[in-house]
Amino acid sequence: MTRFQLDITPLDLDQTLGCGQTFRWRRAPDGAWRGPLGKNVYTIVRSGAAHTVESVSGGAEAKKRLTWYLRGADDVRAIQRTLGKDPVLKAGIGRMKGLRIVKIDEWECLASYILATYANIPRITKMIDTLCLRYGEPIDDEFHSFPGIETMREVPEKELRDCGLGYRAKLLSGTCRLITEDDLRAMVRAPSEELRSRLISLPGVGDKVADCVSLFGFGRLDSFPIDVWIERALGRLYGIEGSYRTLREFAARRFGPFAGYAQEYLYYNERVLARAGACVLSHE
DNA sequence: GCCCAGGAGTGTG
DNA sequence: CACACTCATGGG
Repeated sequence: MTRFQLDITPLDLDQTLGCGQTFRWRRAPDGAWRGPLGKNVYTIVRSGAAHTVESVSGGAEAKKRLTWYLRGADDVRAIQRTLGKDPVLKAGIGRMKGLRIVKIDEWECLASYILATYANIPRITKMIDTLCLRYGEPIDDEFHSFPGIETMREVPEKELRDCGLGYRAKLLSGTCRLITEDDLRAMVRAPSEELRSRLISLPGVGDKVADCVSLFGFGRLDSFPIDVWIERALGRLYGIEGSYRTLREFAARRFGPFAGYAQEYLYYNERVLARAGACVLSHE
């Protein structure tokens, strides 16, 4: 057992871990968050502005790993000042100040977002849980690790279908046969356009999944994934509609190198706050 | 039962 | 380039 303090500000765990970027963290009734990273499980408890973390192992590396995951080096305040020049975002950014983009493992992110096509978040969570339970290694009594690409490659497509993946079984199966850990390592260094075209060449990866994986898996903060919620938000707040390319180019012009953060603010507003009747973004 | 989901792939105009 | 259709299924 390792225990340490997390020094990352601003940070709101509900906004960061519960907004649909990542599917493996669980919120306890008391507000503590538990989740697996690699072959370790972390429990994060907030007390005032501080965060106390317990991990089942890892020593000094554990803190580095979690800080990397939460992108502790991002100057989120500066990003918010920049994006706040946009009057539409400015109004609501104050209620999403602790939302951070996370840095998910490349393979876990790729596989997760292939599964995320045309499914809602509870179902995505369930599919991933099932895969981890059946093919990952147990870490503690609650979590199994995310199964590696070589492990998944050996699983028959039909068996994946029995995990409740539906037509996604074929896509995930195809992707893990077309790519290796070495490929992914090389893609970490690739320019964004090359990364995007490599991702999009994989089965189950189109525009939207490629942008999600670039953003959350490869840390490209200028990526701007457009799903039905973002499409709605862009229409409602900016009066713009059109093809994926049209919307993506609009976002690049409007939000620049931190479009990914803008996307998360729009998404959180549209999905979480709107459902709670607390929409904060509006046009002018 | 109905609706929809952090869409992709394929074919057609 | 745009649109139309299919894919397979469970959560709300």
